[in-house]
Amino acid sequence: MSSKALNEPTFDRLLHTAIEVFAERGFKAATVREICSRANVNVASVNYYFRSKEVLYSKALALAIQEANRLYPMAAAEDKNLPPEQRLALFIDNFLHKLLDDSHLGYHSKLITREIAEPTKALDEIIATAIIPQFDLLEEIVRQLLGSDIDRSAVKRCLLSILGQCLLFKHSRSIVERLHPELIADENAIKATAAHIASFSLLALTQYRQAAERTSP
Amino acid sequence: MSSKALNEPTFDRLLHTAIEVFAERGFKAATVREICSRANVNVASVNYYFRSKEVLYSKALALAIQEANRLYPMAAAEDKNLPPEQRLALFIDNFLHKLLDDSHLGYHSKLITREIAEPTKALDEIIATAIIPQFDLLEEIVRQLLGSDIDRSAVKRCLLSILGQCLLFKHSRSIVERLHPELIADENAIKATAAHIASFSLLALTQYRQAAERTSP
DNA sequence: ATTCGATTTAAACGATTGTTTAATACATTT
DNA sequence: AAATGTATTAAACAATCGTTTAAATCGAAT
Repeated sequence: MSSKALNEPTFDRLLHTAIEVFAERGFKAATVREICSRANVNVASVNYYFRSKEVLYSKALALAIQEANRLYPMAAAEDKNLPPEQRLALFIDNFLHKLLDDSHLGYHSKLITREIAEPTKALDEIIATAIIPQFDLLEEIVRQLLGSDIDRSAVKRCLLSILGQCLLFKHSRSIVERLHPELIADENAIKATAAHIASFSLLALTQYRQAAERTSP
Repeated sequence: MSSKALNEPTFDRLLHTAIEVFAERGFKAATVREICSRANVNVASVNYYFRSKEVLYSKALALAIQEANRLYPMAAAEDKNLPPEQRLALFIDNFLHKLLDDSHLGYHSKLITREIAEPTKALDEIIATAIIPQFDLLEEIVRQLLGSDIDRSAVKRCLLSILGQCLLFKHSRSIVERLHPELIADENAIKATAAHIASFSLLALTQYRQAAERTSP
């Protein structure tokens, strides 16, 4: 995954390559020289088009968010006509693919989750543009599954329980790949893993609801 | 959290400070000069006691694992006389505290989870010394809850579902702190969060078992 | 006291970092 | 064809990195 084609303008090659390198190495460890070398561009170009390495990082991060939302829209899970059980499964499947897909989007979500794990000044934009919309959608689905008389903090906790199951495969991917590589080996494996998370969560949520309704009917 | 007392030997001050700085900045971004400055030690000491920055890192990582296991033993959850439901709750509570405790152990588990997220050559030691024992203990508990006639891959998936719910609070702590800070605000909040994860997981596991026994009684 | 090994120190090493410079090449307009 | 503004280049910049050196300092044994 080195050296970009030259048919793309310098400015764009720089941005796309920056997403890759920053995602692989992190802000500090990534070097302007490696980015430029991979992009087949002179070192001075970074400071010509962007003012500094830092500006390049924030622009690359913004582009990564934008492309991630464009390439993996949550369309299916947003359909309010579907039963909430199915919407939950669709959301999880889509989210997990977004996290694990190496071929198209690997670098984008890698850069985003890296920024979350090690926030820079650019974190606020990630939260507003990439996190909150997903939170809101999942919250709507979970609220339907839990019923309307559940207090908000319980909904929030269940949200995080679901998201945590997905995010583990991103943040602890190195562990999963060594101890249970078959869970994310290929497309079908990812689908099966997503299906497990959906059914695991659904079992908990429906029981959660029944337990709550038993205490205050 | 700067400048160490001088009553401790140079060698130890270097190691403990290295855990802090490597945890905060990562291997590449951390500088031996900052480590030495905080430890009140000459720059050359790193190469005198350890041969290089890289060796210092691996030694610091090993010490972090050792101290994490010593300060937060899993003793309670290991008691096989307790009912598995209680052991599960104890395990999760202990694990979550280990991840979120800033006062004593913050740097230790931060360094460990950082190594997982961005593996260096030292990852193998982490897996063998810190991960596998926890996996094995949790697996034993989950297996009891699921019954003996569940296939192994299902057990593994449930393991990861539980661990993922806990690890989210470490890897996406920046998000949780901005969107739902009340969930990890203090000791009691962490206990409540751990209790939620335990009950959420237990609901899923018991239903999981019943569903499996229904299909193959 | 003197010797001797272990420790600490200030200074410098070469390599690499982000950034800047000033000259060159290119494309478009006059 | 000359002029003009943009884009690209090689080279150098100062700062910082990990590491090394060689001298200074310390502590205990002789």
